[in-house]
Amino acid sequence: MGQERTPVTHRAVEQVKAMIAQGEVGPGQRLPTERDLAVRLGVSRSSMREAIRALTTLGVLESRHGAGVYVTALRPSDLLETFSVLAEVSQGETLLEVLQVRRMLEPAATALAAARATPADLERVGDLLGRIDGGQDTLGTDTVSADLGFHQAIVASTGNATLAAVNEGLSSRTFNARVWAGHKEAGLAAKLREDHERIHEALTARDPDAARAAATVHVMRVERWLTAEGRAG
Amino acid sequence: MGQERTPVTHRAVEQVKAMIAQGEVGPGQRLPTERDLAVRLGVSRSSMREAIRALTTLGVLESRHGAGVYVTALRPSDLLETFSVLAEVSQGETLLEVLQVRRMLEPAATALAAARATPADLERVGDLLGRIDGGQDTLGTDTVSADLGFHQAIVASTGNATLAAVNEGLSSRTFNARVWAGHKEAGLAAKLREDHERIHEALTARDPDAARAAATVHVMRVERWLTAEGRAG
DNA sequence: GGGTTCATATTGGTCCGATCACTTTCGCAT
DNA sequence: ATGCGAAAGTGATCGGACCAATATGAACCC
Repeated sequence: MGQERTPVTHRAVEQVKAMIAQGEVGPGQRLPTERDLAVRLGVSRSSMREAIRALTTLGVLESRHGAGVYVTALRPSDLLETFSVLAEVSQGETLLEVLQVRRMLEPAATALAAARATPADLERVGDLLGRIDGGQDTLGTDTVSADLGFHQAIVASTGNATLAAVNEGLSSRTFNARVWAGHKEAGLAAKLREDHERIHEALTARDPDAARAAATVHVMRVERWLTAEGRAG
Repeated sequence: MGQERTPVTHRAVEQVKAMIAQGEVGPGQRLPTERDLAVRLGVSRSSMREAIRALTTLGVLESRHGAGVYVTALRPSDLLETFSVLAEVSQGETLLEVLQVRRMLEPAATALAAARATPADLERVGDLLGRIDGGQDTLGTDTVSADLGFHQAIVASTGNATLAAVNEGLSSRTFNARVWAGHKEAGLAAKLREDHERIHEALTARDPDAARAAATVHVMRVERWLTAEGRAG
């Protein structure tokens, strides 16, 4: 009679989730031993480990060898860590879609940052801006890292951790590296610098509208480059 | 001497990822059996299973009991399935942050939908709109489902699957249920209906600006309600 | 010959017990 | 009291066994 047949591991996952939802264990706290949990939930240790592995992958739990299993802080950045897989794996069509989403988020986020950023935030953004063009001929990982950091610092300045985590998930290191390489070839690195400086100026001027416009131009430039590039993976 | 010590399971995960990245196995294709994979990667079957569990959780692999392990289609919806955990677990501050992100995405998405939606899309959106107010006193799961479906149908009309997946991840069924209950109490269900109708009208009129404005009003109404509510979990 | 049925092989799911590796704790000697 | 080393605690890995769901193919009936 229509009785559901749920895998043991899945049940274990749900029960651990329930333990957290009901406050039995809070963020940062330690769970019982794998062995104890297995007994308590009535499953084998192997299955319990797979359940823990799943929750670890989701960013809900964290295993420390020799120490124990802990609940993460459950911050957005913890839960959205898996998110980056999308940007990593995506190619062609999906990559364009990702950029389209960023074109919706970054302008709004940059505008918000212009209004909310603290002086410390602005200083950090300025530092990273300088580092992007620092070793301009080397094109080591420094340039790419600084570029990623620049945008992430801006989004972080909004004070919205969820927004920052989502945006970070949409930004792929490997993709950014390709863009920089491409711009280097096309000699458009200067254009990128202009974009960045314009964004930075808008932020320091605390001008949300200008910030929004500058961010839009920047994302669209990258988007256009990708379409022209042949959108290969 | 600084030699890295990476867990066996982690290595297995990376190697399977590499197999996919190098095109050895493509989307929808079947992988070797767990036992074969374990031998090939030089790990025990237990560890291999944990690696597969991790990739399954990420939405990269899919295990079919008795059949085998398959690579998913790797669509954005596959990879972002885990995303919903955020909206499920979030409370208080984070819930506000989530709504703030939606306030950036939905207006832009709705505007885009106004320009791109096919007649079939619009019909579907209209159907769901009718179903929201259908059983207006019952407030069963139907109303909540229709509400969620209404917004998802709109976002899906943009033709951007990534955008749809991200937005869906930011929409929590349980949260929506709370909002509806709350509005019922406050007698503001009528306001919600107004919002929805305004959005629908803008879409059928293919008016991006009106659509953007209507969506903004709607999200902000929910956001304001949450702030007034006391933001408890 | 075509279709159905059922035994069998294949394959993922679960369980058990043992051992290794890392961390923490505690007792002992200084 | 302090530092150090042994021991206990705990996750990580391994190997094998058996169960459950699916796929395969042979036998059978019409």
